[in-house]
Amino acid sequence: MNKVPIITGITATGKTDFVKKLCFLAEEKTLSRKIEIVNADAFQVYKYLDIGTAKPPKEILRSIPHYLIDILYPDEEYSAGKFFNFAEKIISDIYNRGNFPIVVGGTGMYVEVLTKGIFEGPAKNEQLRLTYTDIVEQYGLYKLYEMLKAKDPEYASNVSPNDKNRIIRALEVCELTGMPFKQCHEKFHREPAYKYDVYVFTGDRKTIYEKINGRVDKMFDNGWAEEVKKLLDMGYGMHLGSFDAIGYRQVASFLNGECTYDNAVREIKKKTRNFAKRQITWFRHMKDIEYIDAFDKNALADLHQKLLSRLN
RNA sequence: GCCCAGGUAGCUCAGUCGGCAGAGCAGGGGACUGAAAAUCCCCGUGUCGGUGGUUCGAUUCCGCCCCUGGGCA
Repeated sequence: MNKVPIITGITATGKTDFVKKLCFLAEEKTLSRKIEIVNADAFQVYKYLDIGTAKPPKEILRSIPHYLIDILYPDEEYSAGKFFNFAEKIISDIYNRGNFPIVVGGTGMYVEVLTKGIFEGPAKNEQLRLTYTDIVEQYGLYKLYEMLKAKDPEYASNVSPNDKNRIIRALEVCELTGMPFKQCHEKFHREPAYKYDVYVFTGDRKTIYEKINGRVDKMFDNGWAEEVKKLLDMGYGMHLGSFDAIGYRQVASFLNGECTYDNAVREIKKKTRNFAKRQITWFRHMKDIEYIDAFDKNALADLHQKLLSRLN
């Protein structure tokens, strides 16, 4: 079976532009299969979070089929699991239509899950998490960590006592299944339905950082602050998961007068750089990927041709 | 030209009553399976401006020089 291409990589390396150009090239050629895009970005799924998530422009979204973009309101929740299930279904539909799916997005974990399969155990459990939150507030995080240690000493020894998110998830799974976390993963592992060619866009660190800094400035020029103001006016705010997207909280605190514009901008650039660094680390441990030098025009052109050749 | 205050990590600075220097920020490395743009772990050698002197030993004290602020002329 043909492999599904995934265009992923470090933030601000031009993945979206690459795909845009690819679609443009494809249109000129009247090929038998059409490209359809599956988004693998954790925050472009949200409506109204456009500028700050570097979503493709509206014209592009209109002219090329895109999935998993603008599918949720900012107070709704998304997850790796939802992504996995949605994405496989969408890819299957695209194939059934005789078209060509391309997965695009920089959320490393989603790419990993899509290509390697997912843990099909219990999903997030709101009830349990509320009790955990209470415990943390009353006794402190260490109490939760102690609980995890009792139920799953092995996993506990591999997670930091400060790593709240992981402690909660592991504890939740242990509690719901009565099994240690890792064992549970083996037992409930679901293999991916497709095979993938993973192209990781990257480049010289300095250049990436410059692109990031420049892009943040551009986002503000394009009205990011107004975008966030609208969100706040609609009643969406800081506490939401969607506001984990870099910059939204910073812009909101600037709008609330809690920090200066300059500080907000500086902080956002820094957070984005730090994020890029984490992405680099993430992709380093992945096997069977192909790195693409995002600042090498020839490399991009080659990949364009390679993908176009598969559309016949 | 004179007076004052400084010149220490990429940046802002602390400090050493003379014993091979340390914070914050920036940065680097790593972990990662239903919150992941999240969450978390680890990492600080730099001619202490230059040069002479005092000293067992100077980044620290003294002299001279250079540079940067600010003030007076």
